[in-house]
Amino acid sequence: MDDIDKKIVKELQNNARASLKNIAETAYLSSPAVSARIEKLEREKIITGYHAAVDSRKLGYHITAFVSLDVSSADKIRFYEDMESIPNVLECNCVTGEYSMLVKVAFPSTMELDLFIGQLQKYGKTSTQIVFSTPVGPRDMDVMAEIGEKE
Amino acid sequence: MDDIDKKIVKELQNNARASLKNIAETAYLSSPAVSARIEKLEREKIITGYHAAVDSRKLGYHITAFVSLDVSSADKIRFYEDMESIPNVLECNCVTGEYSMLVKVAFPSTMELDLFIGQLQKYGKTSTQIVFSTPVGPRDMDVMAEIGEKE
DNA sequence: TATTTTTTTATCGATGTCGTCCATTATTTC
DNA sequence: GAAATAATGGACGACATCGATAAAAAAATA
Repeated sequence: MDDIDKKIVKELQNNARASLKNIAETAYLSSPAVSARIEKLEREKIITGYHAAVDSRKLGYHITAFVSLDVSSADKIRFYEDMESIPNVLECNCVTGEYSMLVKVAFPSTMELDLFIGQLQKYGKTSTQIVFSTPVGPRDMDVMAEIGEKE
Repeated sequence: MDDIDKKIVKELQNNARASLKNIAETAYLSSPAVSARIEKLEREKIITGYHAAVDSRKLGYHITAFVSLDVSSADKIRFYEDMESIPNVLECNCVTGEYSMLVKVAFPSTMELDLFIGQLQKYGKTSTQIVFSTPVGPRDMDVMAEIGEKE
């Protein structure tokens, strides 16, 4: 993971559909070289995938929320399977603090969100924060930053 | 946004670097037709971008956290600019509840996270949840789901 | 409702660009 | 200095794009 790799990753973060030729130009490299480096980054699982970002509102998901809830260790495996199976769950994090889980979800309306939260009650008490707006991000991590002790 | 568009978006969510030819095959369409549809989806800002997903750990970001904090309306604009300028801020949400903001961040270690939280104190009281693990996601929204009243 | 007109959206074939492969050369690394 | 790794350049094949055309859908008129 040298500076050239970082430049390539940054380019792919900005535009995952960029052509090898274009990436090669910005990285001052030939396209076969870029191709080989990208394959290596994928093999090493530094790059884990390429995703189109979509406007959730325009897809009908008007409500985004973070649901905190307390899940006992015994229930966690079942809970994870549950979260995995519900497509509205965008992210499910195990966290420190009063609530053990923090789940990001998207629903068409508060009605569906309410139904979802109802389903969660069996696992423990919940606390929900509905998103008004997202002034920053979601955005990609800074690859170029100087960080000591990688991996 | 018909079923063909949905199929195309789904494909680009799974693999944003897929060739037009491949997308065309899965959508039972010609590549120029797919190209035109993708351009339209981009023009309408349904697709907002294409991003490479990277393993944060392998980039040296070992600590991910959600920081809640209370920011007064008067300070918000300044706060947003602040969050925008810090690359470690992956997501900054304005939410309901006791804390007005929910910020997702990534840092190399708890030390840098602590420094960041220190910087935030001037805006109001904070509460931090460090992520142990992310059993689900981050993943893409379900485009194929049947939702009434889009846009 | 039927028919025409307009608009939209598709396909096809041609052209130019792009990605990939191979052989060779350069650069590291030990 | 030898071995391994990584880059380049040219050739080939695949792919994306463009223009022309045709089909389908939508809108308008009778």
